[in-house]
Amino acid sequence: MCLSVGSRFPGVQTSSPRPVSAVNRISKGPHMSVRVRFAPSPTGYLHVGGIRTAIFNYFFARKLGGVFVLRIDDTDIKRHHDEAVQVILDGLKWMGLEWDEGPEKGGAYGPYFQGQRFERYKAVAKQLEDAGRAYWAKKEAPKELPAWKIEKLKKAGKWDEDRAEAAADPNPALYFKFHPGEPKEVVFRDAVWGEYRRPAEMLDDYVILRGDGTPTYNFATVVDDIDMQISHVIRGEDHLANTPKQINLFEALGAPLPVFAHLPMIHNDKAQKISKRRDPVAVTLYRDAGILPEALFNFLALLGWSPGDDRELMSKDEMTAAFDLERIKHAPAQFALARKRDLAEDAGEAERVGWLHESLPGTKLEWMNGEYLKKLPVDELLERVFPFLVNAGYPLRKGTYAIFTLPHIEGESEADKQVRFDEALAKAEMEPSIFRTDTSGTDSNPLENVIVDGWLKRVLALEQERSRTLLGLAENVRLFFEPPKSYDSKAVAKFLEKNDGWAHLEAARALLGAASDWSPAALEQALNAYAESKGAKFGAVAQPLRVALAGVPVSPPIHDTLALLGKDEALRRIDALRSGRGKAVPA
RNA sequence: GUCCCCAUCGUCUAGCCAGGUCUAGGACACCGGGUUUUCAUCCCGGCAACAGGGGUUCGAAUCCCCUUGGGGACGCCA
Repeated sequence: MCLSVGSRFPGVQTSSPRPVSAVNRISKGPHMSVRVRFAPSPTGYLHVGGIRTAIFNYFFARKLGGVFVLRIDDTDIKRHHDEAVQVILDGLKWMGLEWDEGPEKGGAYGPYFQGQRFERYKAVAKQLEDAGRAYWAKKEAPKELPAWKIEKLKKAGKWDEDRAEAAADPNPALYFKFHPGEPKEVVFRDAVWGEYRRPAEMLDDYVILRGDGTPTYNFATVVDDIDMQISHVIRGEDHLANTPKQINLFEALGAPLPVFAHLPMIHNDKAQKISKRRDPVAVTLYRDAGILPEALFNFLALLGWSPGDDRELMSKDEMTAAFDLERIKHAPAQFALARKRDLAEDAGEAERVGWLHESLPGTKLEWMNGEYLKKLPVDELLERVFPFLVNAGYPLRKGTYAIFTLPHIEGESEADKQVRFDEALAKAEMEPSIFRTDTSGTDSNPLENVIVDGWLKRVLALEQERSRTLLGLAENVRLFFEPPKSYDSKAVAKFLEKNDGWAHLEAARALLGAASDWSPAALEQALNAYAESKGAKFGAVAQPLRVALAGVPVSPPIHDTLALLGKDEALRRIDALRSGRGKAVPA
């Protein structure tokens, strides 16, 4: 009574189970090369669960020297938008998931949009009809669904108007005849789940072409996977139960079966399947919350898979080398966030980013992001964090703020110009006031327009190891751009009102005002000497200064902070606290 | 409701398929200590799990059964 595909279709086993790896080897028979695909639907956002699926496909293709195909599953024309497709392409690129064939890349098996393949589906459908494996039929009067089912669908967010509309469609649809003769059980071996079987009575005929002539998912997918010669179908576990349906289609079409590998689901911290409405699933949210793509990549790859040893922070290449379908877990993994409050279902993009930003601290993803952030060369960090700095409202404008101009001297030799350039650069590196000067307007001579980001880079380098996300970093550098708006009352009480805090601040002001060398080393030395002469701990001097400069008793090393603020600004801030002594505490 | 799947610290997981080497390992988080001018980093230490119950076995986290819990599928969505 068992389906007899075992012998004809490699990858399918009906008896004598073998190790999965053996099946993988056999599968290379019909498919000379490894070809995998990621087939997202253009819904307007790229889902983190989808990204993980893409990652595993990517690993598999790269490891075996195969081809990674990107296909857009847009059979539901009503929802197709070019913009929605672009979101997917941008998201994949941002993640570093380059595809070999598909949109923008082309390939020998296109088109890679299902929406452009309708003629092909119709032709295959006709072929099936001619072979007696499909028939046109009108849906019977939509029978009332059981109440439990409606409720469940609504609860899962899967109850929509489409359903009602479809039921009302008067046109006949083309049904695939599931059982050509006797009902048969379908058995196959999934590369991660092992043997999977579906009894015959569970497998009924199903629609492959809708009343409007468009293909359904289960049909279009199979036709495409055959046409594109996909050797391994690696996708979410929610497709596992549909696989037997598809297997029968492969058989009816006389095509060799790909190896199937189903990935465990990703759940939220409430053990629910992560959903667009109540969870932050769009990849753009992570980008905007300051998560680095390489960190998200690493984190997602470890959801449901591990290399088997204790490695966690791994490069893409290391993970690719270690990847193995057999090492994928079966149980769903939680994508846990430290949610302080629920995410409103109607929350907008900005609100979701804010929510994510405050739900990230304490999570492994945030920690991992911090690790990647720390390793970033400062030049690259500057590039990445720049949009966040602009967003934070700091007085920065790329192309103006960071450029200083060397006055043009007629007839000057290149050597002289170079000397002048070096001098100006050295000065600009040290002085934020010059750094911030707007000198827009001359970009004819590259030598005369120099990007001076030395100051900014030094600021970023200081806060780099104190931050875990780009967004957090952008917040942490605020004290270098704006004087404190208020002073932390506890800090004032603890560091100024006690232990001669005010006296030390006065002394430090005098000392700094007279300082001729404003380098970090000199400042540190001077402050140290003062503290020693008073027999005070360094902190007794440093903390009052911190409060003056930052408003809070937290900052990078005090001498670095002073140096980067510049003498004028530093003294201004110290004087502001001194003059407001009586009302230093914010209202 | 029917069918199928899953189950190790709060979380991600190693171990399971080929029982003993597991008083169950690593990481995040948390707590404590050390280094440090604060914060961060770094170092050291701690807390913390085999869902429950049967069975097989000299021996079970590992194999079998049941229960419980969770998930998925059952659509002219993908």
